[in-house]
Amino acid sequence: MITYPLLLDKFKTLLKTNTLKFTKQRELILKFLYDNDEHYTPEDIYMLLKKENPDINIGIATVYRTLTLLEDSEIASSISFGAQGKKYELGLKKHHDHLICTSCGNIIEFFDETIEEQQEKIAAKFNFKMTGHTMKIVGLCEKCQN
Amino acid sequence: MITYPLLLDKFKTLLKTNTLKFTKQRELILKFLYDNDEHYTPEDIYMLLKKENPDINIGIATVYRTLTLLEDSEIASSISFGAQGKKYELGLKKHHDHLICTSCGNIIEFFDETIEEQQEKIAAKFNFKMTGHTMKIVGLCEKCQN
DNA sequence: ATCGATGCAAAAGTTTTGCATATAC
DNA sequence: GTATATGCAAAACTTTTGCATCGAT
Repeated sequence: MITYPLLLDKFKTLLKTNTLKFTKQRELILKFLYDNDEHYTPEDIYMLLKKENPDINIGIATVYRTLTLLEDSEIASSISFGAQGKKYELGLKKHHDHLICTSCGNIIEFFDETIEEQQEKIAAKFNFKMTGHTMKIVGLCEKCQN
Repeated sequence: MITYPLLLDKFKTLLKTNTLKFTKQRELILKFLYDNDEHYTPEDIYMLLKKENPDINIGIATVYRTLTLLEDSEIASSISFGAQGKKYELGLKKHHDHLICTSCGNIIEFFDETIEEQQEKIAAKFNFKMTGHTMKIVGLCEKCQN
């Protein structure tokens, strides 16, 4: 896993390359995702950052804008939940997919080589230039089956 | 593939079992999904039904309510697009996954036995009681690669 | 000094809800 | 006749946008 200073460098370089500015808010969001290894909605991130940093001003719009930027730059990634919005996580870990418990909402990550290979084959079969893929398995986690 | 009369019977039985009523609006939505083998937003369905049936009154709320009912009953299924909402299709065809073109928005369906088997194995590995799964491969379709 | 970034509030878009009325049973 | 379903409009959410101001370069 990448260290935070390296990630920060990567981010700064990215910003510089695109004539974007390095701001306290952007760094806070990046650090939040780095430190918190779970899945958060923009609202979650906004509320938690506000609470943890009463001294810094931050608006929900900036959270949305930054998450979009991070996702476009492939530093963050998201899972969609229909009308319930998206949840974000740091996207630099090894690619993985998700098991989602419909009862407690817990998300388990997994990685499966066979599935990865098969996805490549399928994209090729349809002459599809794959830029990403997501797989969600939904059901009941061990705990919630009682 | 199931015939429409059989599907209609299935739906009527389902309604009866749950003390729900068979209404013209519910039938129209079911028939729409049966006849149109693509993926539609609730708004799409609402607009098209209104246009095709100027004589029948139908509200967007009923479309939402019915789609939720159909999905809960596993007659319809949906794909999530984050803030852009969900798209629905009849869920009784053979289970399949989706290739989604990020340029033209076109959706290609596919089925892959290897992936299906692998998903079962993964769920088992995590003692997860799988109730469903979705896989999306996003990228550029043949046409949009130019 | 410049130009992009921010916060705020308003707007836009999607989905849900309350309620009086209509309709299936 | 009773209970559920409907349409409408309002409300609730999530996300985006316009704009004056702030701040990084």
